[in-house]
Amino acid sequence: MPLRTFSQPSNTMTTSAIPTLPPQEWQALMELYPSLSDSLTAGGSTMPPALPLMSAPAGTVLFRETEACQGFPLVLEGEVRVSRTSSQGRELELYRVVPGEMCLVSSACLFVGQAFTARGVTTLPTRLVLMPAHVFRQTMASEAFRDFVLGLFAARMADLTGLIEAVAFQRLDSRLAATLLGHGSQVRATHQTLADELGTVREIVTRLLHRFERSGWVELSRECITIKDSVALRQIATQGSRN
Amino acid sequence: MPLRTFSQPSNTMTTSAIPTLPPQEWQALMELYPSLSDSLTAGGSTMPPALPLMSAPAGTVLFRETEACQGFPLVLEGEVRVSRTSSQGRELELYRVVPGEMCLVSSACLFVGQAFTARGVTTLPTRLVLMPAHVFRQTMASEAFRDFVLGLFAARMADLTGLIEAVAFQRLDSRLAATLLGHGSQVRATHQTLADELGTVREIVTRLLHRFERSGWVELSRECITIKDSVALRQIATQGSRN
DNA sequence: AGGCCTGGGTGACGCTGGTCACATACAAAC
DNA sequence: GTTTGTATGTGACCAGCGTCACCCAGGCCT
Repeated sequence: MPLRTFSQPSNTMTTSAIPTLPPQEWQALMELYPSLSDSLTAGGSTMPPALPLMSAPAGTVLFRETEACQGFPLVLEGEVRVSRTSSQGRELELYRVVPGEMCLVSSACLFVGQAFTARGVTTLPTRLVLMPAHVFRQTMASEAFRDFVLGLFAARMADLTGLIEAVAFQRLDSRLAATLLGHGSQVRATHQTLADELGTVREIVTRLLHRFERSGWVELSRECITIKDSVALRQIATQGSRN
Repeated sequence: MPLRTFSQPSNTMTTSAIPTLPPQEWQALMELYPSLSDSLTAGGSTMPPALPLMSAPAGTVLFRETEACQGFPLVLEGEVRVSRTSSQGRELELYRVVPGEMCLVSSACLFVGQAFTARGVTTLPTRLVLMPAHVFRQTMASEAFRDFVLGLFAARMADLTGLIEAVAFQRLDSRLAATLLGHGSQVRATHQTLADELGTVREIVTRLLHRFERSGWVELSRECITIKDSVALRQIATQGSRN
């Protein structure tokens, strides 16, 4: 197995001395998660519960394959990348969790009990609330929050089945084109990073990107891909199937 | 695109004259879905609501890519196969819904509103209750039912991410071995059926099965695969990754 | 008997993508 | 400057698997 190097040192999450969400942050939480506003207090408790707040720099491993997780993560700020790694060390991104969403994969493991086989890594400096299981269960008494959670679940299922279709039936050039388009007109990423998103290896990404460059669709420089012809890219992103 | 023929004629579901669940069936429903027993009546309504009951022979298309679905399907009897089809006509099975489960993919589309891009086909004569959206929302007021639904969601997410890993990283012989093991010691299926489960084509299944036969792991006859060495099969099912 | 349909068998061929083994460019560190 | 490390470029090679074009066997119908 080839040694893989990361630009960010992947420190394991430190769980010591967890602070709780300070009162002045509640406002921000409620704006991001409006469905919480009438539910945290509606459960019959007069005081809202203390919520553990966690801050992590980019590159922190929030959870990995073997560990069961401690609570339902609500992302306040930053981004969490959820991915799965093959036995041979290749990686594939499942989805990303942005502020206003919950990480349902880790939530899922709380319900079925078993440890969930995915890893979550922050891609940006991230702050998140780790809602304890009993608070979550209490909060689910609110209809607004239920709709929110089930809507998230539904959206995730759609994401995942879309990914399944892509991996099973789309060619890599299509998928690469699609990911490039999802990152703005200037993509700042190494080829290895893109390979890890797609579940392939660096050489293939390099090869395809050069094909794109020779076609005049992108321009390449170190850690930067400039999109020149998004129409052409979108074309092969949508039409291109495996033969 | 090659013409595909099915052993079962795929009639579209008939929605005319839907009967409701008769009282003597409530017992069966409650046994299959124990979380419903205290929830359907707990919503404040003295009488349980009328639930549409649907019976369909094997091979019935319950929902397809374009249609939004009408309710939350609770399977009483039979089996529903949920799959996705590529633009080129190849098919891939996502999962199956058996009695005691709900079809969450179609549920999902009720929450996000958008039509869900999967198709559901019965593999056996099937009876199911189509719970209307408003009844579902009311039933979710029960904590037991919430736990049930969220547990199902979690299990499905685990299934789907497992499938993603398999499609992305496992070789076809591994995946074929795994599906054979999941079907009992006598697998009654055509090669085309297996191909549709795996997202590949018939010729490949035939090829791999013959390799298995030459290795002495299975014995082949028309529409029947007899497993002779499940240990060896399990071996390559687990260990075998794409190189 | 002959025809037809379904399921299965098979070889030739080619494309895609993964592996290996390098070479090079750029940048920070020393 | 030299060293070191990371990002990238590239060609040879090959395995997996999808495609095509057949073939054959068995069952059922007429």
